[in-house]
This record gives sequence, C-alpha cells and structure tokens, in this order.
Amino acid sequence: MKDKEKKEILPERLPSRKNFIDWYNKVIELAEVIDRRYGVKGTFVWMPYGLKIMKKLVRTWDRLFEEAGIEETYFPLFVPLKYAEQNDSWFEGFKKNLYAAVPFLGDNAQEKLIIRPTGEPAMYPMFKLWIRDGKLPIKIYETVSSFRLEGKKTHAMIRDREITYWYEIHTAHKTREEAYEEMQKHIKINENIWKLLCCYTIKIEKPKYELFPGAESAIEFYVLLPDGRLLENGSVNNLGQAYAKKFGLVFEDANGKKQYCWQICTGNGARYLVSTIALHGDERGLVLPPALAPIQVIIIPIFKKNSTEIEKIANEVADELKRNGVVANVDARKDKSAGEKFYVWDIKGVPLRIEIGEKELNCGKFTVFRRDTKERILVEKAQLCKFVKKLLDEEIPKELYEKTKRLAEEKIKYFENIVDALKWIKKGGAAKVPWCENIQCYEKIVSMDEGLDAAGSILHEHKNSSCCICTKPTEKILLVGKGY
RNA sequence: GGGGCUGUAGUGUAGACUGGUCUAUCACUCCAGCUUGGGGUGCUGGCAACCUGGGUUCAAAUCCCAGCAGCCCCA
Repeated sequence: MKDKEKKEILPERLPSRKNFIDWYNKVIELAEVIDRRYGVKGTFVWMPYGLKIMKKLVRTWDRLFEEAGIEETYFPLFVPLKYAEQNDSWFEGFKKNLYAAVPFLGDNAQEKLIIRPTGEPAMYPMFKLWIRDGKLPIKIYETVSSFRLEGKKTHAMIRDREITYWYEIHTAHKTREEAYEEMQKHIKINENIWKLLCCYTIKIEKPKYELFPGAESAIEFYVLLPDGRLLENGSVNNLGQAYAKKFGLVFEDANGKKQYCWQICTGNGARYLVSTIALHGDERGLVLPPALAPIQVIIIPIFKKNSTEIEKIANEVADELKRNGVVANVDARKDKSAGEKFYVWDIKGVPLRIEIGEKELNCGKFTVFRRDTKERILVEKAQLCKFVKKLLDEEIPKELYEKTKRLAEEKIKYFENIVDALKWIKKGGAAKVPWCENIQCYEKIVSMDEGLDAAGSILHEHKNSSCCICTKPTEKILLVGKGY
C-alpha cells in the first residue's frame, strides 16, 4: 500500500465542513439520503438508502415504545377545523401556519378541514371518547407527516413544511404523579435513542413562561452542530391539565367526582438523523453509527486474475458475519474499480470495510478499514468475526460518542459575563451563563443579539454564582447560542 | 416578517450588460463499446438544457411584469 504517496481523493463536490449548511445539503444528496430537487418548498424525496437509515431509526423507537407500553396508532391527516378550534389559545397562535384541505373542484359546503399540523387536535377529541370508554391511562403514539406553513428559511429535515417521520407520544393519566413518572420514562427512552446514535446531547429545562399556558414543565434535548449552532432535538412535555381543560378530558374519580386528566407528550423525528449526520460526518461524507447503518460491513473483493476465488472467499466472509448478526454486503461489481467502491461507500458512511485481494490471500489476513478513524488494520482470518463485532458494538460507538462530546466541550464555554458569552457566540460557539431564571432577565438576554436562542436551564448542572443580568445569587446555568 | 441576488442538460457552468451566426459553450455525470481494477482507469462514440405564464419586438436564453423555486443579508 502506497498510501503516503497518494493524495487523499475527496468527494469533489462536497464543500468543506466549515461551511456546515453547504456541506450538509450536499452530503445528504451525494450519499443518496434524500433528493432535495422536488419542486415544492419545504419538502424533499427520501431516497432508498436514506429511507433505509430512517426506517431503521423508526423501528428502533417502535421497539422502545412497545417495551414501555406505549402503543402505535394512526390518526387521519384531515382534521376538522372545529377540533382545532377547541384549543383557542393554541389555534390563534398556530393558524398562520395551517394548511386547509379543500376539495379540488370547490367547496361543497362540507365541514372545514385542516391538514394535520400536529397530533393534538386530532387525538384529544378521541381521547375524550376513550376516557369515557374507561381506557385510562392512555399511552399511544403515531409516526406520521405533519404539515406546517413555515417561512422562508426551510432546511431539509431541519425545518420542513412536510415534517416526515415525526413521532408523537401522547398520554393521559388520572394523577399528576403518574404523569410525572411517565415523563421520566420518556426522557429515558430519548436518552436510549441518543445512545444508539452515539451523540452527546444537553438536556434543558424550558423556562415556565415559555410553556403552553397551564403546562407544568418541559425537557428539551439540544445538540450542538459543528457550526456552533444549537439544534433543538426532541422535547418531553408535562402538559399538566392544560390541554385536558381545553378538550374536556374528564374522568370520574372513586368518589364520583369529575376530574381533569394529566398529560404528557413527546415528539421528535428526522432531526435525530440531522444530528447524527452533522456530528459524525467528515470531509469524505457520512459516518453512520453501526446501529443506524443499513450496511454495517461492506466487503470489497479486489480482482486480478483469480477473481472467482476471491469472490468466493468474500461471500464466505459475508455469510459468516451474517450468521453472527452483522449486516454485511459484498460489492462484487466487475465494472467498478476498487477505488471507486471505496469512494462511494465512504460517502455513504458504512462503518467498516473489508478488503480482500491477492495481498490478503498471500498473508492469510484481511484488511479492515474503519470509517470513523480511517485506520486500516490487518486481522487474522480466524479473529475477523470477533474483531468486527467488537468494533461495531463497542469501539466505534464509543469513539463516535467521545468525539461529539469533545466537540461540545470545545464549543460550549462557560462565562460569568454575558458580554463575553455573546462575543464567543459571535465567533461560532455556544455559551453557558449563570442566570436567575427570571423572565425579565430571559427577555433581556434574548434581545441582546438577533437570532439568539436562550434554551433554558441545563438539567443536573449547577454552579454557585450570580445572574449575569441582575446579579442575584443563583446556581442555575442557561444554555444560549444561535439556533436553526 | 422586510430587502437583495439568482434560475441554461442529472450537476457545475459560458452566453445576458449591448436582442439577430445560439442550429447554445465547456467539464463532470449518465448510456454503448473496448480497456482497466489496492483510493473516482483510460480511450472512442452517444443521450441530454434556456423554470412557468404573460408582455415588448420583424426577432427574446438575453429586455419588462407576475408566479414558482433557490441562495444571501437584515429584523
């Protein structure tokens, strides 16, 4: 191997990671995750490879929700306007983002319909009936597209008008305590998903005054993107009785008294994939965590004269890996050079590549290439399966996670002083500052620079200091930065 | 939300200011054949485009208006 002599050949049309959004837009096309060219703003086409990744993620949450006793449902895309209007304060704020569903040839005086912008207006009127049917507690979810008229700034999978593969969990309980416990479960589930994605996240407690009026609390997951921007990525909401009161979700308690039920809702979707792509990717393309990779190991036979022999061995290796639960494929295309195959599978982010050629046959070892670290390792034939499994199950996830953690630590800095924090944010970072959680201080911070996102207090992180605005003593820390 | 810029094959582009030799340039991709094969093999040949609608004009890729789409800046 003459690696040193050869210049690394990078995807020629892939912009530098420094221009994150350009890199992102291009890599999702080059890796054939999505095709952005569909001519409707805020929408895109899922390509087979991308959809395989997304569906793997969907199956993961399907399994986790099922294990937690949350069952899958499906609600119609059409929502009667009157359902939405039951939650008047929500509706007033939301109506500028709503799409109407009207018959193509004009209004035949039928009921006014909107297209699902979020699950609540379709679900909660049905919850009312189910509660009468004695179904409390209700713990359901759906994975669907939701439609919102977003403004000018749309980004595929980050902010869409059709939000695809979005899951929403909605639950209803008899007591506040039971709801609270459910909320903790949802947080745990989210953490487990992030673990599979090998991404470092920050949990935030949303300020009370930012919640839906009457809601109890909300935890939001934030990810730091390579350009230093914060991406809100999933939320777990303790709605209290706020929505129950709007939709009349009442049950009779043991004393025959009517009580409003307590609710939790949780949602996220393709943004998980955005973070995974953004955090792990590099100048060669995607780097997929093994849990999401549609192909975990790509085996490339390098043909010379004895090509049938090499291909046979490649297939045997693939079979052995498959027997051990590894998703392995052989790329035995004769019309593509080995180099081209390396290049293509690198862009697609396949975690491991095994090269089998004359060289390997002669020395009795196989060449294993790690996509995340770009290392080539020679492995004894007899050890191969064990070696691959250890990489996929332990070493690669660990390395990927550590890398995202290092990035966050490097880019999110703590400042006692808000002015210093803003300077750092301007330079492409995000900041932690002490704050008192007071609304006046919150609004002051948010107004200090345009596009500033003050997320909320970081969960389980405290430091004795004083608020960076009003200097009141506090131990709370605010996460602040530019958002998407 | 406000403003600006842009739209030519699958992709990136030349042509536009100054309308007419544009029967539209070049490169990559793609297709066929041969040749290759350890980081995009090379050669030969081929397919393929003026965003949509309206206007001005003898004549529009080129000028004007609207729509759609994309990018950037500001709130």
